[in-house]
Amino acid sequence: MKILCVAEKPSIAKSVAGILGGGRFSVRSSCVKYIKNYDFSFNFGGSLGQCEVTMTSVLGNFRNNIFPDEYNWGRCEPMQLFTAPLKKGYENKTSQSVAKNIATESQDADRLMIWTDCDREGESIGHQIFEVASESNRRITLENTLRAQFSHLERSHVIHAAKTPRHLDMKQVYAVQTRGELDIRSGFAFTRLLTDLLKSEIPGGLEDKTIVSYGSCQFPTLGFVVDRYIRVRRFISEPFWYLSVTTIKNRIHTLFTWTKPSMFDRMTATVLYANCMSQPRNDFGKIIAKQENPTSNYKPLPLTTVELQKIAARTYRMTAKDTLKAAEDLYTKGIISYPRTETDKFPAKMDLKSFIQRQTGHREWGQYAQSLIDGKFSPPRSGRHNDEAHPPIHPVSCHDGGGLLVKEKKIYELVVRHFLACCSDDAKGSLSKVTLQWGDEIFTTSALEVKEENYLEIYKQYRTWKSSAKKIPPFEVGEEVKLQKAELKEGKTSPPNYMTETELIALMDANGIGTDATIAEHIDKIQQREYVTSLREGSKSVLVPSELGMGIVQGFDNIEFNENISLTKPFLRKDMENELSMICSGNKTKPQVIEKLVNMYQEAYVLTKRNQQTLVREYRNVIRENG
DNA sequence: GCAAGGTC
Repeated sequence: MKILCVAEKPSIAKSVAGILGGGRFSVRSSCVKYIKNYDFSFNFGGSLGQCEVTMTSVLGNFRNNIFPDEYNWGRCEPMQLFTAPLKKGYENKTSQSVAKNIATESQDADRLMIWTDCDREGESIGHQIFEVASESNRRITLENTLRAQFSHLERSHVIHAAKTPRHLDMKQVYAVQTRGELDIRSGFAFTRLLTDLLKSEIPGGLEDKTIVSYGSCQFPTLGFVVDRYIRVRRFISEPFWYLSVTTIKNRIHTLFTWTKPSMFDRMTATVLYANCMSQPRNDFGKIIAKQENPTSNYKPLPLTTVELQKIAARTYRMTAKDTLKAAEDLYTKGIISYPRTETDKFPAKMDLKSFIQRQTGHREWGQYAQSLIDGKFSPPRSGRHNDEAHPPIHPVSCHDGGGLLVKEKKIYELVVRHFLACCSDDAKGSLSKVTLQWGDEIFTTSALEVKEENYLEIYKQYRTWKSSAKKIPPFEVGEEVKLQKAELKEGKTSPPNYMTETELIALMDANGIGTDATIAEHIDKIQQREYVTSLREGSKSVLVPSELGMGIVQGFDNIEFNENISLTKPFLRKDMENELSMICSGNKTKPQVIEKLVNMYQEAYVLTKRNQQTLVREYRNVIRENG
C-alpha cells in the first residue's frame, strides 16, 4: 500500500520523515523551493501494515476565497460583496505550486494521511490538502483520509500518532471556513466604502495610495489604542490629602500608612488632622494590634503563548514576533513542545516527572530538577483555559544551548525554568502587620519575610518576591510610641499611560482579537495603515492614534447601530468566536452562522452608508482640533 | 488596492 503524508510546514515533514523512516529515507525536490518530498517505508500496523510512504508538506494555508472578476473594486456596489459568490482559488504562484505538488504526489497513493498542526486552522489546512488530492485521485475520499494527532515531535509520540489516526473533523473545518467567509465579505465591503468615501470627501487629505481598511481584528485593536489615548488626554489631575505618621523606636524610623482612603476634600482631611493634634500627648501613638500571618507567593500557571510573549517582552525586551519565531524554531528542532497554545492546564495523564527527569543533567538547573524528582515535586496549578489541542508549553529535551541563537537560548531557558517552577512548591513567607492609633485615626505598617523560596529559586529572573528591607522594631500591644512626624500631606492623582505593546497584546488576548500567531501582525497593520504611530516615551515605546485613526473611531462611535453593535469594540469579534465554537460542538451549522452574521454586517453597512457624513464630520473635527 | 489565517 502507498500512503501520502502531508504536513503543514516543511520542517515538520522533515522531522516526521526522519522518525518514521528510522533515518532511512530518500529526498526529492518539488516545484516549490522550500518543500521536499521524502520517500521511505513504515509499518503503520493495523489494517494498513507495511507501507510505501511519501511525506511532504504545504506552507500553511494555500487555498483561499476569491471574488469573481466582476466584483473587483469599482465594478460593483460594495454591498453586493455580502452575497456575491465566492470561489476557491490561489492567491499567488507559490500556493498554486504547493497545490500542484500535492496533486502530483497523490496520483499513485492509496491513502492520504494529514499531518497538519492539531488546531482548528490545521484541520482546515488538512481539508484543503484533501480537496486537492481527491480532485487529482478519485480513490482518495473523505472517509478513507486519515488524520494523525500529535502535539510535539518526540519520537515515540510521533510513532504512536502514525499508528492511531482519526478522521478529519469537518465541524472544525466549517468553523474556520465561516470565519474566512465573514472576514473577506465584511473586510472588502467596508474597506472600499471607507477608502472611496474619505478620499472623495477630504480632497488633499489622503494620499492616493492610502487604503482605509476595515478588518474584524484591525478595528478593535485600533479601538483599544484610541480609548486609552482619550482617557489620558481627558485626564485632569486632582489633589488629594492624607495623614501620615512616622514613629521612632530603638533609633528605627517606621512609616505608618493611614487606613482611610485619601480624601479629595481638603476641609475634611484638615478637620481630622486638627482633631488628632488637639489630643493631649499628640506626639505619641498607641500600638493597638500586632499580627504575624503566613503568606504565599503562588508559582506561575502553566505556560501559554501569550504569557510567554509577555514575560519575554518584560524580561528580555523581545517583541512578540521575535519570541514566537524563536519558540517556533525550538519546536521544529524537537527541543520544546508546540508553542502556540492557549492551554494553561497540564493533562491529568501527562507524566510530568519524565519531562523533569530529562533536565537533571543540565549544568545550570539539573540539580534543581533532581531535587524535584527526589521529593520536592508539587503538582502544577491548573488554569481555566483549554484549547483542546495542545498542552502548555514545556521542554521536551535537554539542550546545552550549543548551536542555538541568542534569542532561542533565552526562550528555551524561560520555558524550562517556567516548567520547573510550575512543578515546585509556592514560595512561603510571613507578613507582620502592626496597627497604631493616633487620636481617633488608625494607621498600619507591614513587613514581609520570605521563609522558603521554593519555585523562586529557579524563577528569580522573571519574578521577585523579597523580604522587606525595613525592619519593624519590637512593638508591644498597648505600648505608647513617640512620633517623629505626624503630617497632613497632599498628593496628586496621576494620569494613566499611553498604551504599550505588552498591554495591547494582553487586551487583544483577553478579548479574543486575533490568534497568538497574528496578534503581532494586527498591531503592525494598524501602523502600516497609519491609524496609529509608535512613540518613544522614556525607555519604552507607546502607541498613539493618528488623526485618521481618531477620526475613524470617533466617526463610528457616533453612528447608532442596531442592538448597540460597535465595529470598533471587541464584542462583535468575541460573538463570532462563540458562534464558531458552537459550530465545533455541533450546536450550530455553518449556513446558520453565516446567515446571522452576514445580515448583521449588512445592516451595519447600510447604516454606515446612510450616516457617512458623520464619519466625514468627525474626521474633520479631529483635524480641526489638532489645528 | 481590500480581511484573517497559516508559513518562508
